[in-house]
Amino acid sequence: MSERSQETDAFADVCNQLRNHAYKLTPQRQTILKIFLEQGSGHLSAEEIYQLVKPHYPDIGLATIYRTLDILADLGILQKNDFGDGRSRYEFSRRDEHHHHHLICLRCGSVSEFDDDLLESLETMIAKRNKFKVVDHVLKFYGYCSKCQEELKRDV
Amino acid sequence: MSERSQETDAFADVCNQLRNHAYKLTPQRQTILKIFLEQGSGHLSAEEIYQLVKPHYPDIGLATIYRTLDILADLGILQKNDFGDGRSRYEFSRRDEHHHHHLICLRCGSVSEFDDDLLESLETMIAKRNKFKVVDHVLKFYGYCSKCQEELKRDV
DNA sequence: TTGATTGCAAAATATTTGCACGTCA
DNA sequence: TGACGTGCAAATATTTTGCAATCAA
Repeated sequence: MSERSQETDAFADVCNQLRNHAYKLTPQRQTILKIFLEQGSGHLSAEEIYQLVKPHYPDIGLATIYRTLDILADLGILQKNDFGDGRSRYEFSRRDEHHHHHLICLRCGSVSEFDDDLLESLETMIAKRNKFKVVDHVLKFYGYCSKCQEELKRDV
Repeated sequence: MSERSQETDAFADVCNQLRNHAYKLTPQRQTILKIFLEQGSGHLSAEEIYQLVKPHYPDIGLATIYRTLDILADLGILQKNDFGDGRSRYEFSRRDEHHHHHLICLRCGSVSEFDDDLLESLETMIAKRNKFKVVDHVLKFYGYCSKCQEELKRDV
């Protein structure tokens, strides 16, 4: 199966999810979705999505972007992240994907991803010890990416 | 040693840290610090701190609160947290304390804490595998606290 | 047809900044 | 004394909301 048809499948899949929840399938929502599918693994802010959508749909309003992102995040189609730069950042979260987390570079601000499996045992333990029912977790590592480590070595 | 003198020690300690970094020890800064020492383990927002400080120092401005919190967080005296409610929340971080993380209740918004030690091996692995130099990490579990679990059982 | 959705503008919220004045060291 | 710190008000930045018009189902 080609990459293209995988994308198409994901698109159809999300459209169905919207319909199942009685949300209407407006061209604005479709355009926003396509942006995420094209971007692959970006961490986009509302403003960035707005700029990317505008060429395809010039009349769209920023409020629609926010409202759509809210819905898609509620449905679990997008993951809403906070990387500490004062705005929320969204990424497409494929259903079959492992839960992944982020490595955030304190120097250049780049965000990369890593998978976790090891966290699950910790999660179980926490739940028992604190009588807390865990439904989600967020793990972020702050530090320096390899590129910045090189540059710091060179400059200082 | 009494609780009172422990507090006093911590206060003197922070004052020294400020002096060492050539920051002036203004009454505003001292008042803000005392609030944190009195609060113990609260997760306070700038606005909340403002309200708590005002009775002790009525003329203080909100901007001073923000500026002071910035400095104290930079020095590692306070920990700046984001619990997803749209404002930053600060807590006093005692130097000898284990790194701790948060359990955030999705129903009532309460935040409790837990210690981690197990995360360190994961951190080492991540660093090796991704050539990323980790200097800090944040781990948050979202779910339902025991009180809300009870109430959900009863109501639904 | 009709309730959901949209664009726009205004509002709300949190935080930052410019500046004249005050004060800690 | 003099650089640092402060209060105030205004500016920013992000996100939310009210509303009349529009559109998907």
